[in-house]
Amino acid sequence: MANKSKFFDDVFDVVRLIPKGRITSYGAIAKYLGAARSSRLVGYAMNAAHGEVPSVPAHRVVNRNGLLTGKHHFATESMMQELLEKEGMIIKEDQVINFSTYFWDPMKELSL
DNA sequence: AAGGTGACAGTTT
DNA sequence: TAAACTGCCACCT
Repeated sequence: MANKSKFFDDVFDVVRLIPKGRITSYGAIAKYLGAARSSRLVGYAMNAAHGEVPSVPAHRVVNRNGLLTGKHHFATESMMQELLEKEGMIIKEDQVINFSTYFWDPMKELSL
């Protein structure tokens, strides 16, 4: 429908730009959008990412601690972890190992 | 129209 | 050091 929701649409766009095998944080996306203080809105946007097309790789978005906070929102809790492992990273206790290594900063990559 | 919500983040105790 | 609280701002009912 004609729901603009610039914020959501913008968030989806950035998330879809995340390269495979990389992950980013809600705050990084929010900051890239100029709403560093709206990190929660990014997570909220992901809430509407379900069923969106093209598919939104929400599994590539984790919190600042590299913790799979939103795994519970997927079809299955283990889906997010499996998807990330499929991308070549390792998850332990719902936390991404070497999170800093896989971290993808839109501000740096897209603004480069 | 107003209030409440939330997949975060930063600061303080 | 770790744990807990507040602030935040757009979306939803």
